[in-house]
Amino acid sequence: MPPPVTCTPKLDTAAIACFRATVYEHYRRHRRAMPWRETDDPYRILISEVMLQQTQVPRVMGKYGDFLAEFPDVTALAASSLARVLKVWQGLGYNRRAVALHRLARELVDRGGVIPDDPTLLEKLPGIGRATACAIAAFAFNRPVVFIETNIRSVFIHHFSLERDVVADKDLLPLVGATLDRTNPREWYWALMDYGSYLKTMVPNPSRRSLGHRRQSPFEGSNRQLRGRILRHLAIHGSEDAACLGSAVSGEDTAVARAVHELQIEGFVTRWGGRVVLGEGPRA
DNA sequence: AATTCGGGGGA
DNA sequence: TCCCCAGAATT
Repeated sequence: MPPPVTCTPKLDTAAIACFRATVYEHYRRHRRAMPWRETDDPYRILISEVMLQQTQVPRVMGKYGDFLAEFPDVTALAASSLARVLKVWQGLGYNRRAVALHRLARELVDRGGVIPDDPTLLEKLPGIGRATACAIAAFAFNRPVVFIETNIRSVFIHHFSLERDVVADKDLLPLVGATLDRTNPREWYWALMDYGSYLKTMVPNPSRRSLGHRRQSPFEGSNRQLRGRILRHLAIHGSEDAACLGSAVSGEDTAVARAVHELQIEGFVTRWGGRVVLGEGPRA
């Protein structure tokens, strides 16, 4: 058991080889099978990466096929109504991802429907941040990008025994770059993520030692929960009389009215007469 | 730098 | 109960 490291190590070639062997050996034996690993269609990989934001793999597995059956390509997604996208999205959580994805599809189609392979360009798209942009670049285009998400973070903190509360992502990135298998970034990042996911089942979540780690506020009784209920109700009924929505979702009228107003500003719903309508509502 | 945003399953 | 998940956008 080596002593804890309090500053990020410099890696020699032997340490890099050892690390890669550990990661690839786990991958050889315990790689996870996922439908988005069976395709090189950038659209399908983009959809998977957005769905996987803060969402566990098994949950995405249950929705991925349904979503692609409805929206098989970027043109179909752009042509759909937002209401339909929100309905299919129901249950995945973080519904604003569905709004962003719908906008993204329409922006791309306006530019010819081509998904860029450059992370800098990908990051300009709605709902695509640094991690998702790089993941798409790696998995769809096999580009040797250097990035961090929660599984990758866990692997480096654990393997190099980095000490609590001193590990920032900016200090981890050089390690990610130094160890990256540039001959096959796609496979390497699959392996890295599978190993990180596995580690969390064996030891307390190493990412908890990260400088940026925060615990999230309770969901029960939260505004998030109320928003979720409203959108679920509208996904089922399509629209609802504004005066009836409070009782329909069993929430306080003032809180519901405030939440609906926020949802309207954020582009989830439209007011139409006295009704709240899911999506863009009737076109003028 | 700190918050908000969903929903569910596992320990 | 507590945990956090292939994070992004806003303040």
